[in-house]
Amino acid sequence: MKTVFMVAEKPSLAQSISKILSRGSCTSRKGFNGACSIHEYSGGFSGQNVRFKMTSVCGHVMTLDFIGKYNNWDKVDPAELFSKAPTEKKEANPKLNMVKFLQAEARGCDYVVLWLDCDKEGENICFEVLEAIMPVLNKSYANEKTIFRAKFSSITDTDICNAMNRLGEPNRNEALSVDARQELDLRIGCAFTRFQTKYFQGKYGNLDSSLISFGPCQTPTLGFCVERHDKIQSFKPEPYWIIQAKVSKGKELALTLDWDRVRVFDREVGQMFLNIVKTAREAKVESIIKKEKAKQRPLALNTVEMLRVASSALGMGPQHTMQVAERLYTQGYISYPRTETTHYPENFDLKAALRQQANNPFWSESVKALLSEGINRPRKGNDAGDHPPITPMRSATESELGSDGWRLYEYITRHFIATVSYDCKYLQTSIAFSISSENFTCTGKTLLSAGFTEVMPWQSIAKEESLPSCERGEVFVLDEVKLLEKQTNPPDYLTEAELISLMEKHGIGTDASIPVHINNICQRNYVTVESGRRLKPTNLGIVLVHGYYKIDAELVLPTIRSAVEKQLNLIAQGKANFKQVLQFTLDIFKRKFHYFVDSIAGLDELMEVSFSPIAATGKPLSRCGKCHRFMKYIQAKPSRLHCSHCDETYSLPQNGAIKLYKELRCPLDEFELVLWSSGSRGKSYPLCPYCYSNPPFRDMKKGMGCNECTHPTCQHSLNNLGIGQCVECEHGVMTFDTTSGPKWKMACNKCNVVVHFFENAHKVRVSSDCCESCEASLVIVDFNKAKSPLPGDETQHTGCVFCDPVFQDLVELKHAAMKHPMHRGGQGRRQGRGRGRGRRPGGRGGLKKPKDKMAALAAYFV
DNA sequence: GCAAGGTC
Repeated sequence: MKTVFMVAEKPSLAQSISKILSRGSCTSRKGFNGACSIHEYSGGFSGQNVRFKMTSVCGHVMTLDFIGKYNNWDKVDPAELFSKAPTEKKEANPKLNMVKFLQAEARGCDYVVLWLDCDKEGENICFEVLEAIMPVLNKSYANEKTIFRAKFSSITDTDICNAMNRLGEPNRNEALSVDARQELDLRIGCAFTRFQTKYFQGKYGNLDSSLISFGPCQTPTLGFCVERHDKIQSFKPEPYWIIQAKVSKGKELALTLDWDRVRVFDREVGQMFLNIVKTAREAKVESIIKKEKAKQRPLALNTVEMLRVASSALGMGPQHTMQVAERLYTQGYISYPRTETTHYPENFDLKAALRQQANNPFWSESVKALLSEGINRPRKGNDAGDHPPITPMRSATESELGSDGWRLYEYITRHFIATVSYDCKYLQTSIAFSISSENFTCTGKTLLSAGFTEVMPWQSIAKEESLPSCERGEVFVLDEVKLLEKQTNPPDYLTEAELISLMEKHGIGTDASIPVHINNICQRNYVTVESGRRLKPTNLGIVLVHGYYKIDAELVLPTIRSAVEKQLNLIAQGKANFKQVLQFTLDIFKRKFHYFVDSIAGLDELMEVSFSPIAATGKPLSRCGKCHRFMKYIQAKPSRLHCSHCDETYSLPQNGAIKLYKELRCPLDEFELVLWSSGSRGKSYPLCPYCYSNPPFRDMKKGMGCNECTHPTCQHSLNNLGIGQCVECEHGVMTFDTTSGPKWKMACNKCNVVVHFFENAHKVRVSSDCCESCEASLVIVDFNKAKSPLPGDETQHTGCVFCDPVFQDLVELKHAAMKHPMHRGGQGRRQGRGRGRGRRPGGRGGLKKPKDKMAALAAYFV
C-alpha cells in the first residue's frame, strides 16, 4: 500500500486536519523530537487505497544567517554584509531536529501533500519541507506527479475536505519572495546594527543599552513613540473661551447647555458674545430631536484586538499577554490565540460554546437569557483564512487559572458572549435652545436595552440624567451665563494600545511579531513603559530617531516597510525576478548605509548632548597590563573596562557584580584580575580582563574566566582549582571558589550548579593528588580544633568530595548527586569516563604526564 | 551580540 505524507505548519493543525480527514479514526503517536505528533489512517487517494501519515513542523524549519566568519564583529566591516558576505540556511531550532525528524517519517513515502498555512510564509515552509524530504521519498514514479499543495481558508470540515479534493501545487514565486524578505532583513538589519553599536559604544560610556539595534520593523515602531514625544514637546498651550449657560424649569430641572460655537480663541470676541447672551433673561426651546441609536456588539476576537484590550484595560503587555494566552490554549481553556480572523466559521457551534458558560456565576444570567431567548447572529467579520477567532473552549474558575490567566480568560469569554448578544440601544435626545441670537444644545442619553454591554459593563452607556420632557417654543429661565477661560492640552504619550493600532495600520509586523517588536524597543532601552502602559521614549530612543530624521528620514518612516513589500509582491506574483529585486533593493540600502556612515557626525552631534564620552565615564577599578594605569569600570550596559591611556575597551560578563580581585595579576599579561559574582546563585569566579576577550590558549574561547583557563601553573586556573566532572552537565568541571569561605562551595564552570561544602572550615585547598576510584582531585580541609566535625580529634583531612565517607555529611550533594554517575547506582558512565578534570596533564584518564612544568607550558601555549 | 518571520 502506498503512503501519502502530509505536513501542517504546527502540531495543533496536524491534529485537527487529520481528525477531519479521517473522520476521527486516526491513530496518533509522538515524534522523536518531542514536539510533533504523527497521525495515521487509511483511505482513498486518487483512486487507490493508501495509508495517510500526517505530521507537522513548528513554523519555519530553516533560518538565514551569515556564514560563520562574517559573524565576527571585530573583523568584518558591516558594509560587507550587503553583498560580499555569503549567507547560509541553518536549522531554525536545532533542538527540534526538524530535518532529521521529517526525513525519518517521510522515508519511503510515495506522495506528499503540503498543508502549510496559506500565506507566503507557509508557501516558503513548503519548500523547506520539500528540501528536507525529497532525498528520502520513494522515487519509482518518474512520470507521475507526487507533490501536492492543499489550499484551505479555514479549519472546517467542508473547507478541509474541499482542499483535499482540489489539490494544487506549491507556489515557488511566493516562497521566493519570502527568501528575499529574509535576506533583505538580515543584511540591512545587521549592517546598520553592527555599525551603530560599534560606533557609539566605542564613544560613549553611559548609553545603557547593550545593543544599538536597527530594523525595518523595530525602528519605525520606535519612530511612532518619538513622533508623539515631539508633538508633546512642541505643543504650545493656547487659551480659549467658552460660554456656559445654566437654565432651569421649575425647581428640579436644571440643565447645563453647550454652546454651538463650541469655543473662540479671542477673549474680546468671547466677551462680545457673552454680552449678546446676557441681554436675554430666558432660553427658548427651538427643537427637540430624539434619535434611537445603537452601540454595535463587538466583532469576534482576533489577536491584535486581544493585545490592545489586554494592554489598555488589563494593564498586561503584549509579550506577557501572549504567554498567558498560550498557556490557556495548551491547557484547553481557549482556542488558538494567534489569528487575524474576526469571523466565526459557518459551522461553528456558537450555542454549544455558550452553554459551557451557563453556570459561571460571573455571567450565567446573561448566558442563560441568551440561550432561552435566542442568540444574535454575530457581525460579519474578516476571514483571513488562518484560525477561527479566539473563544473560550471550556468553563473555568479563577482559582484554577491564577490571576492573569483568569483576567485574560474572563475578557475573552465576556467578549465571546458579547459577539452573540444584541446591540446596545439607547435614545439620544438633543434639545436646541436659543438665547438671544446665540444657539445652545443639551444632549442626553437614555438606555433602551443594554444588550452586550451587560457582559461588557465597561462599554455601558453612562447613566446620565434623562432630559426633561419639553416642547418646542417652551421657555426656560436663564439662571447663569459665564465666559470660561480654558487651555488646550498637549497629547499624552502613546499608549501601547495606540501603538499596536498604528503598527497594524501601517503593516509593521504581524499579529505574532508585534509583541516582539514592542518588547525589543523596551529591552534596548529606547522606551520605557509608564503608568497606564504609555510608552515614553528614553534619551537614547529620541536621539536615534532625531538622528535618522536628520540624515535619512526613510530609515525611520513606516513607509519603508511597505515600499519593500511592494517589491517583494512583484516576486510573489511572478512579475519580477528574485535576483533582480534583491539586487535592486540591496543596492538602494547599501547606498543609504554608506550615506549614513558618511553623515554619522549629524547623529553624533545629538548624542554628544545627551551622553558622556567613554573616557569620562566610570570609576577606576583594575590596572591595565599594558600601561599599568587604572582602567575605568563602566557599569552601564554593556558593562566593560576602558583604558583611556591605551584607548582600549575590554568586555566583561554581564548581569553580575564586578570587584577588584585582591590586586592579583594574570601571569600571562599582567592585567589585574577582577572577580565576577552573580546575585542570585551566589556563583563567583575571577577573570583576567584581557584574556576574557583574547583567549590565551588554543582550547579556550572568548568569554572565559580563570575557572575555565587551562594555564598549567597559575593558582587561579581551572587546572589548579578544578575538582571533578560536573554533577549535572556534560562538559562542565566543578571548580573550587576560593573566595567563598566560610560558606565554602564549588561551582560548575559551565552551568549553574553550585555545591556547598565544609561550612565553617578554616581553610580549604585543592590537592594535586587524585581520587583512586573516580579521579577527582582530592581536597584538603582544615578545621579549627573547637569546631571540627571530623572524627576523633582530627582537624585536617584530605579526601575526595564525592567518594570519601568522612566527607559524606560535609558535602551537600543531595539532589545533584542523584544525577551524578557515581551516585546513580550500577555502572553508569564510570567505566568509560572518569571524573577527573581531564584537562589536568597529570590526570589518569587524560594526557600522559609531561616531564616538567616548562614542557606543560609549551604544550598549552599557542 | 545583529533582522523578522514562523512556533513550543
